[in-house]
Amino acid sequence: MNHWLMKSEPNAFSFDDLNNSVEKKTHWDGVRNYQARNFMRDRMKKGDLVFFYHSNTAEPGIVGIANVCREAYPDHTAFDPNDKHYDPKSDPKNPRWLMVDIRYKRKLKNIITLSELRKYSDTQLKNLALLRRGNRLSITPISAKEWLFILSLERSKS
DNA sequence: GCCAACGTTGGC
DNA sequence: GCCAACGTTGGC
Repeated sequence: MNHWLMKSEPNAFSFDDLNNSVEKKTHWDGVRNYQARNFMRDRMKKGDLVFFYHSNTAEPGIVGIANVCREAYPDHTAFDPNDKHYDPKSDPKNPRWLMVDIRYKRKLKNIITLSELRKYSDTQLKNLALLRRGNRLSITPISAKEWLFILSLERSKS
């Protein structure tokens, strides 16, 4: 099983929005980056665990846990000229963009902020993709060790 | 294939 | 709102 971190701007779609969604799940549409798409296409499996990260907000950080409940399939918003993420180069017969479905699992007891994660950027989290300079990928892999370490921060907040 | 211009991301 | 970092586009 793989682990992931997925970013969302809470103004657009927050973890609470996921919790309030029908069946507590959503399709992760709008990814228009090849590296992120390839992660979904090649490596994201049903049951994979996901840290849900709030970006572009006053206190960026990990707020909850979700899991992948449907593996990659065509992102239909790429075919819709009225959609913000419309891409005329995505042919419905050979879709360029894909999405997965994720389902709400649980909210963390406290947000694990970006600044808290940064405290370990030279030690336990030195390979965390999220912390790499200039990282903008909306979907990044997390190793099993990193996952467990980050989870251990949930209760140890001083 | 190079690279300047441009648009987007996202922390601050 | 600012701006650094990055991916994409398109002229050549």
